[in-house]
Amino acid sequence: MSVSSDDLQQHVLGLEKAQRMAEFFTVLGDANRWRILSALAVREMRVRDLAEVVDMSESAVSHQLRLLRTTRLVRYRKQGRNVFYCLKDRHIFNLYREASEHLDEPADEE
Amino acid sequence: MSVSSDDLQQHVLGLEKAQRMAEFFTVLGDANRWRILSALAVREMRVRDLAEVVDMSESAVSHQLRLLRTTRLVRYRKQGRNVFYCLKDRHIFNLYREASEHLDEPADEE
DNA sequence: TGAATACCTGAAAGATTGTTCATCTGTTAT
DNA sequence: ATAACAGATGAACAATCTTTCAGGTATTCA
Repeated sequence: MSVSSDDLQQHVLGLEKAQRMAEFFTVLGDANRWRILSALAVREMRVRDLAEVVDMSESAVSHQLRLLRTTRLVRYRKQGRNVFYCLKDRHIFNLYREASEHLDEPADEE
Repeated sequence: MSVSSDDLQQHVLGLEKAQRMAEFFTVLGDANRWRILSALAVREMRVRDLAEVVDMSESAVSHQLRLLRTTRLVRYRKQGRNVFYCLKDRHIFNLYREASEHLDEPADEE
């Protein structure tokens, strides 16, 4: 535990990077955000349409969209007094797929 | 918004599945858990070694490991009074890679 | 200009989460 | 048997997150 311990410390995620990873995954750690993202995976939508589809208040949706915007998971374009949102990032699909596979795996796997 | 709306509802993640997705990603939404996972990615380790490497109390590490166990992200084997933990699931690597790529992307992409 | 619409935002309340502390179980060594 | 050690666990407190509520801005329409 002297030489190999030094090696280890180099591989352990630094506090800063670990923090950025955590912040990103925290955004994906909410059921309503996933419902919003899955709706936007179908097509771009306005805030009020999203609110109806996922059964949330417009305000709550707007708050969540702000978070998804700052995390660069969604993009938006203004058209008159409407704001259309859509997925920004292809990575979401991959993350979704990986998580699904993990969750669908039997309790004992390797 | 009559026919296409029906289609939409079928694609939006149901509450139950969205909840399971969220719970899984919530586990990955903590910096200390990522540090633990990254340490275990190097080699299997005991609780007290982990505690030292990631600079947390043994108790805190143990609590986190329980969560990682129930989420089937880590596995353990007992040997005497030691308990060795290691990563259980290859999916973590893919999730890590996807997240890293996303985070490393320039602010304006796509 | 005034009313209606679409969306955003700050503050606060309620829920959730992570760590600490004290304690407990099980194993090894003397 | 007793002490020391490795780890697990419950309760509680602090910090964080999510929604609601009450307004606020910007755009459209009459």
